[in-house]
Amino acid sequence: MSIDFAILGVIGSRPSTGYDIKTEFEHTGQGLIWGISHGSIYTRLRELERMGWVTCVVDDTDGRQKKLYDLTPSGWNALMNWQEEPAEYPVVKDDLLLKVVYWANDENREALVEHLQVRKVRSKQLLGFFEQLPTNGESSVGEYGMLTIQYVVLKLKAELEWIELAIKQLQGPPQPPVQDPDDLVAKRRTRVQEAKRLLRNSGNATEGTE
Amino acid sequence: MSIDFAILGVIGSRPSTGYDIKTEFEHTGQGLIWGISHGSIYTRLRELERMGWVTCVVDDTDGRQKKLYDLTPSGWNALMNWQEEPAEYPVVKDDLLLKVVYWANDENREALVEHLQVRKVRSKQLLGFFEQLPTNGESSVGEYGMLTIQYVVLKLKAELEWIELAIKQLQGPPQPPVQDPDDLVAKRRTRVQEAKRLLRNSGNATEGTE
DNA sequence: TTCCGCATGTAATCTGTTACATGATTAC
DNA sequence: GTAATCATGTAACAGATTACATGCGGAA
Repeated sequence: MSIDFAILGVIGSRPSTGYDIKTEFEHTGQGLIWGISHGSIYTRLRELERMGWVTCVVDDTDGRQKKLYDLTPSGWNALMNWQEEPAEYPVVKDDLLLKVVYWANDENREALVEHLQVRKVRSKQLLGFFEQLPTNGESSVGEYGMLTIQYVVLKLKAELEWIELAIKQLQGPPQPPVQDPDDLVAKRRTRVQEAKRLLRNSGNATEGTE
Repeated sequence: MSIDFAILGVIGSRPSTGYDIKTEFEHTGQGLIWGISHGSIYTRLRELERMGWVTCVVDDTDGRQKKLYDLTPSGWNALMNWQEEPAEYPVVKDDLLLKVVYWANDENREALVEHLQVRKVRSKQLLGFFEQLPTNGESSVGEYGMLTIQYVVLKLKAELEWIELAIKQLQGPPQPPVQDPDDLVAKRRTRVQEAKRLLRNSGNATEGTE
């Protein structure tokens, strides 16, 4: 349920509305660390209030009505207790990587290169964002926030380095397997070829272009 | 639904049983790229069969009965079509990072250092695993698999580099904010102190140690 | 004979998303 | 006046986990 602690963390940084939290997870780049859709935020916020971890004050000062949430002492306590508990090792769940590992179409390496190019653009953009964050005069960047930024920057640089390397290789011809004791890679290639042949002969069984 | 394509990808590498897929996502290190609990695998496998993307052959050769799944031509087609579709930019969802960004307890930096140390051990271990993979004489490592390994290795090295840096800093005294135009960091510190004081005075409202 | 690894499954539940739904305020 | 942004909410659903449940075969 770290979604709750993500919310608690944001509110801890500054008392916030549901909308503030939502935008924090979208724009601020925190979205890279954790993502929540706004549907959940309001639901969780009410639950957190019920648990006595946050309080809600209806704020009407600037015309528009909004609900400002802040942490209660036991909310702070819960947050800090959670922070002291050991962290799970993360699973990456990166679609791009999943596509790469099991890439099946040796005849269409360009599509893979294209994916990498798209990723490169976005990652470069994020890198730029995080590099300017600590000195943009706007954002609040404490010591721990700065450490996080450093992590993200290092990770993005490593990724970009890899993308260059991968694109360069994929623009060349397909390479033989690095290691293939049971000839799985070779066997797979013939299985793919056979499947393609069958698809060509029978029109498209289910979907899309070949 | 990339869970389906993760499964399809594994089966594409070699015809597999549900159990094979499960272990593939646990041991083989693919678990770093994508994770599925075995409960889902069997359910999805039947669904994929219903969709005509995989076929199932009951294999009884080695005494124990097992269901071997393989891709159908339209399964290959679906896999390759999915691979050619653009990949979503991933959200990291790393508990450790979430703990770091919103770390609230300046008086207990050692707990954070401990988290980092644990992460370091595990990441080093994984790094070792991936570095030996391409030459261990056992694993099947094709060109695309090798690219993935290179990605993981670079990423782990970057992470370890960061961990060193972070531990070193956290073993020193708390640092002032890098940038704090609205004094949010300072304000937060006093809010935390106040919450701690209230908790001490009233016993523990909800849970655990302070 | 007992435990571990192989092997498969189901049902309840949880967690979070999507889409729907509303409305005020501000800037153009 | 109208579009964008601020602001909050709900209900249906998708996606996946957990716990429960079973049973064979081989090793010690």
